[in-house]
Amino acid sequence: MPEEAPSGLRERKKLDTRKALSDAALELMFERGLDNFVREDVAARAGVSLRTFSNYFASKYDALAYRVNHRIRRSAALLRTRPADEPMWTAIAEALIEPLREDGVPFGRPTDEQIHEIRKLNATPEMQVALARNTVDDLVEAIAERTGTDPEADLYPRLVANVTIGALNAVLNRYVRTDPALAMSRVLREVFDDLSKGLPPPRA
Amino acid sequence: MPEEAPSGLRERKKLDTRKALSDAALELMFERGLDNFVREDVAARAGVSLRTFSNYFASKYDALAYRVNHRIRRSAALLRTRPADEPMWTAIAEALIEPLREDGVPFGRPTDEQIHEIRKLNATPEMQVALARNTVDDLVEAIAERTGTDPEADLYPRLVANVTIGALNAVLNRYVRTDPALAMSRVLREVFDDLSKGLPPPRA
DNA sequence: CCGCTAGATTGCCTTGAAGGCAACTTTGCC
DNA sequence: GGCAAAGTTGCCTTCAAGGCAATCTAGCGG
Repeated sequence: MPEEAPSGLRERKKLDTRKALSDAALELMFERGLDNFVREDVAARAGVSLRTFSNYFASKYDALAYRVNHRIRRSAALLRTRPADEPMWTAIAEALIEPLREDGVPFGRPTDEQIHEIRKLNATPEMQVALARNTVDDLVEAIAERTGTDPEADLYPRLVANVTIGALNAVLNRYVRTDPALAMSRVLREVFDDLSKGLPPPRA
Repeated sequence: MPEEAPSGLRERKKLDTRKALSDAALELMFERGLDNFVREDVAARAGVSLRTFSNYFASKYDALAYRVNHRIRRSAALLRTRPADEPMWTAIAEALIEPLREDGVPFGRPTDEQIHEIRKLNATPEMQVALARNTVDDLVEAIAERTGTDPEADLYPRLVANVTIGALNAVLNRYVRTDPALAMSRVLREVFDDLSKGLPPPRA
């Protein structure tokens, strides 16, 4: 995790390149559509070679997922700082919300075309995997620490982490499927509150 | 979904071919290891051309995931047949367990080499893509039907489906990480029972 | 029973992804 | 200023994805 605390110029430049590649990928997606650009285009826009793109990201989808994944990693870190007496699901919800707020999500109102591309993106299995990669394990660690369980031996922390990611995906999915009118933080708080109650079926 | 009810000989042959390809892929994985065979090998073993393999599966991992995905589809169908007064999480747990039982999972005790290959398989992003494909939506539909919610407008069914898949993944993950001594059905019942209680942290 | 046609299989081909290797360049430190 | 380590790049091979057109076959109507 040399991700945080960029010590020297070397580290900072790597971070810059990674971010530039990720941003370039996002831009290209909105400009041309998800299927109308290749990794080489992304590399060109970020001013590096295709081979260097490969050194940073395993796929186009990894580049597109970078921001979201980075937020989840920060959420895992934040989870460790939540008060110990706070209910677990509340702590998780707040830890997920804070990085969204920091990044200013949602960035104003996206255009219809942007929403359309985001939907397409979220619908691809490749993206869903890219979103889970390298993030679940961080969450597992943080949850294990908080709950005093063993991430290797116990099922519990991995279960909670997977459920958390599943819930987050559902919320993000809904955000792009329906009109993103509701504040995401509010929806997240409701969802994790329901989760703590066992997700009872509505009315019934 | 012409998957079920193979009417004519044509349909049945398609099903047979699909299953033969999937079985061939599994065999080759255990014989040679995940990285030591290509789609052409699978096609050859199943007695069809590579191009035909592509007509059935988008990737090697799709072929490997076929059985698991098929079970989840059957679980979605079973969920619709569970008694309406059964608690939702119980219904979901039982709907997940039944296809496992039908398929005789676990198939006796896997060898250490087999466990090793399964772990490698489950760790690959490509496999996770294949597992995510075409399964969540079936569950969303079934859950929406059962709970009287709208899969498009309501967050609820997608949330429950994603949480369900997350929990299932955690259990499968644990199954291959630790010694698969515990009966999976029992673990699943416990997990979904805990889920109905909001997954309280242990002791604490 | 026979031929007809939709659907299945196949080969060929183009594009793109993944990643090993070695040459070259830059950073950070002595 | 120079040196070692790390980053960047080009080149290459292998594999995946899937369009297209030719061929074959199951299952139907005559």
